[in-house]
Amino acid sequence: MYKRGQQMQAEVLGVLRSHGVPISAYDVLECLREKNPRLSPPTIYRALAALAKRGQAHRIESLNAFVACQHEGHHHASILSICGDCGAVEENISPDLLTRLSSIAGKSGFAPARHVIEVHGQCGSCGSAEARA
Amino acid sequence: MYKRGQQMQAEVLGVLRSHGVPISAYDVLECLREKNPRLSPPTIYRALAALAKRGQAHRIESLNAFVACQHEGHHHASILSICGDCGAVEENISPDLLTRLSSIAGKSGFAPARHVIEVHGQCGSCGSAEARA
DNA sequence: GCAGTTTTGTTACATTATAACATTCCCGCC
DNA sequence: GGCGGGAATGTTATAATGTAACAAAACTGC
Repeated sequence: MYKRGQQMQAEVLGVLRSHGVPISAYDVLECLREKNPRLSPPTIYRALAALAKRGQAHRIESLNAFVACQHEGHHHASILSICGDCGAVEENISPDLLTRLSSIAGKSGFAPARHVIEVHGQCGSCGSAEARA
Repeated sequence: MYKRGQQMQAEVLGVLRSHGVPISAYDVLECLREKNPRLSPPTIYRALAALAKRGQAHRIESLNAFVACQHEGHHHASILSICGDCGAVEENISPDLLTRLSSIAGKSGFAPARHVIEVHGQCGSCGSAEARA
């Protein structure tokens, strides 16, 4: 059995980090079941929720998948650029853009609390690989 | 039976419009089943995909729900502000913000193709309602 | 140790989404 | 008219994602 505290979260974060690209909660589950076959979805979702809350992982809403945070420690929403070819995710931070976004959303009295900014496209590597072909 | 062409899409769009707030594909399905009990999920998902492609409806990724477009005819990605209290969605367009977002995402050669911008928070009405209470 | 709290386990199920193939309809053409 | 090709829809089945609700176990502070 696992130890308590944030042990499970650490395990889950480890899986996310070892993959690099976004993976589903069920992929995480499958990985950890190799060590502990009795794990079930709620455990994974709880760990993922805790990690996301602490900013150590991000949920990618448009993929229903999760990825380890690349900029540990920041407390701003990230801009996630997702390559449709290789799946790689790049994380950018722009307080300026967030401010603008909040002000646009807030024009009619809306009070922003959480920002979801995801950009789908093709990453540099895949783009140049394609150009060479 | 339904007529062909874009009849089904029109039906689905009608349901979205009559609700105003985002609803799930299965909510749409349930509504249309009142008239045609034999409808099934793929039909609805296909209509929703077509509507989204033509910009007449938006998929809200962070809710797994759909809403009619408020700015028919624009061809820019929208900024969707979603009230967590009443569910209302407000749609804003900012080519300027999109440009900035693309340039941030594109810094390392990433080529943006689709933008997902969703802001969760509290709308003006719900905010002032709460203030009065 | 013991009570209270939090984390995790467990069971069961709800919700969201799609694959794969059959059928029906439209449209243009002969 | 009828026929053939393509597109939309129907149909069946299942996959994938997510959560409610309660039980059990482990830590915390006393």
